[in-house]
Amino acid sequence: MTGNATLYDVARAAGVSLATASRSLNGSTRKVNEEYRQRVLAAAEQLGYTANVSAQAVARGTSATVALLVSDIADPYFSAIAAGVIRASEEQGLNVTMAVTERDAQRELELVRLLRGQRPRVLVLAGSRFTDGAGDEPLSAELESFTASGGHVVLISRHRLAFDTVAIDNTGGAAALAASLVDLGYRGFAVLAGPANLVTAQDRAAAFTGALPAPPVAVVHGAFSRDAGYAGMLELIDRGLDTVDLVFAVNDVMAIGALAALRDRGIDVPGRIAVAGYDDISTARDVTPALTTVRVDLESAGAAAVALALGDGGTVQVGAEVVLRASTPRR
Amino acid sequence: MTGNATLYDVARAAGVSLATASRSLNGSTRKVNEEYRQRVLAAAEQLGYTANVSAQAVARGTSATVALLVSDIADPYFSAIAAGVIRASEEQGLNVTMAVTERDAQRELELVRLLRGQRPRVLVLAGSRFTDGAGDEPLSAELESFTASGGHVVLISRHRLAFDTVAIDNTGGAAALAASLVDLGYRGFAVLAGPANLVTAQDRAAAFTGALPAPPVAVVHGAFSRDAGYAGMLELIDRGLDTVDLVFAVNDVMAIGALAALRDRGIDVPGRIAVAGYDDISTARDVTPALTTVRVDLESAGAAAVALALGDGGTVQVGAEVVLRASTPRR
DNA sequence: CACTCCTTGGTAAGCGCTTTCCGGCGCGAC
DNA sequence: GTCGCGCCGGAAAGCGCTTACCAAGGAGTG
Repeated sequence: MTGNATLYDVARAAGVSLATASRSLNGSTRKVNEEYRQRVLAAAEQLGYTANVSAQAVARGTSATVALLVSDIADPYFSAIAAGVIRASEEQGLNVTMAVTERDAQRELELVRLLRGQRPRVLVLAGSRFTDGAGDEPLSAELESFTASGGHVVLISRHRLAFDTVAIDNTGGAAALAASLVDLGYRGFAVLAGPANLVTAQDRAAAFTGALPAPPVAVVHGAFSRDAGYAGMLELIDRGLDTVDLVFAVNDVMAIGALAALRDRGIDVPGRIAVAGYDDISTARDVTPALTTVRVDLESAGAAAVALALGDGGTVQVGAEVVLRASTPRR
Repeated sequence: MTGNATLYDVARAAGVSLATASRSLNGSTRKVNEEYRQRVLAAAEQLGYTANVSAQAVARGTSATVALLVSDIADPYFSAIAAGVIRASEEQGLNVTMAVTERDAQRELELVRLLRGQRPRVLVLAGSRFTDGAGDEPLSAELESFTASGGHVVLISRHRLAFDTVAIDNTGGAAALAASLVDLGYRGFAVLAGPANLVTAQDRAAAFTGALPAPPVAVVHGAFSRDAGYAGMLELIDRGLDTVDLVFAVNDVMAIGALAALRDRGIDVPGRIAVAGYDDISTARDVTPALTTVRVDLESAGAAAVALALGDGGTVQVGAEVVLRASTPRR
């Protein structure tokens, strides 16, 4: 047997019309004679028939897919979100197609265009917007024409744009973390602030420093990655910041990089310097010392995104909760 | 503007026929008058036209997508593979659609059926087969009829089935690791062997124990997860295995769980007991002590899978290389 | 028993594209 | 000057489905 069986083949094999075959195999509203139905089902089974979803999409004018755009799927932050999106989508019988932007606004725009071509029911964009609004204009336009044609757009953690969004509490969590740390007795703060142009990173950094009794001793920027955290920490060390007793990295992977740098330089953590991160990725509790961080339920955020799209839209807040661990003992 | 612009709209706006519009917007072999082409391009731009890929797929009889099936996207093992698959696919102008099996053979079969409906060019299955061959029969049948209809199937680390595969060196790496550890002076081995019915897990465990001078003191089974590694380690501890000086977990996430259990029980690692894992996921070097493991380039494996599918097929070996770190010092 | 209404199968008209096939035109060759 | 050929637009036939719409039959009503 070469080539896929078509509905026509099934109909013929079952001795019924195309319409009846179609009605039997999908949940049409129309009733069909039970005997015919059985014949169709049997024929389909026997021929190994699978409906061609592209054809269905064309005929129905809409496809049962949700398109997901993330910055980097190997990053635990995004893979947690993706897990949520995929789980929720599958529960709704939707397929997920996915692409990665590598944090490039231009690329993101192209991918949105491309994905739009699939006429997905839902388009989920995860990953932070840029503070300078770079590329916002054309992106918004693209998204708008997508919604205009009946699609749902949901943004995760990108409150600047005017679409349904799953907002992650970056400011509240960061402020609460700062308060907790002050409470624990920390006084000299440094911040590994991530990319200067990433909204999420800057929101966290700003809220954190804003909740401090005095400005931080140092703030260093860099990529949102483990290696950048490592490099940033080295830079901090080399500046010789004697008054620093706590380093806040705006996400956990950077914090983990920072821990590595401190370890490599033989600096005692948390004895000499304490470290805190953000996100509570699963490895946060497994590094040594276990990382104090702010827990964000990313998988729920992903699931909420598809729920939002399929429901009434709007904005959903995903909470953030300070998790104190060994990396920040009481001073 | 409501509804998406169709090619027909573009053609009309440009004052040309549907055929000409189509030929201008995709890389057809046919040449079209430069002036017409420009008019079409301008009209498309102006109308915000994006080709409906479903319609294209129907018309062309093939779609530009690769379907990827993984066990669990939040697991770094699979997210690394996914990253490779996505990167390579995008380089070839292919879209990726993705689903997760949750290591359930039944579910996997259903998903393959579903994904087959998309008539993807390539179907990549990552995640280990079951040792008892559970569900192999219908799965093979499904995959065969997929290839019969012109699709490419690539398996990652599932050598038992008769399709193109990216083989991950589980046996060689595990044996080499065992040899290295014996060389370092270890003598009493325990194995956190993962699920008894997962081929990958069992291959690693078997090759490891096979390369040991004497059988391991203990072998405990459990899930392939961090928490199962933790639980397994506790069980090992509770059995009171005085002669054990090294625990080998068949993957890194389990090893990391084991480290946590040892830490929680106050057992010195690597002083009293050393630990080794497999995969070299990115956090392996960031835990304390840094984890000895076997490096597998999962992202390359993912990329290789799509290369294989698009090329001549066959089998590609992805090497495995022992990486000794602080968790297994010389005894 | 005649008439209407509801079921339910089938026919056929799309959905938005690609691609074959035709026909008209311009060119070079004889 | 005629013919043949190559080139390129456009008409139209699909691709595999869904879903109006129609028709035929059975049930219900007076």
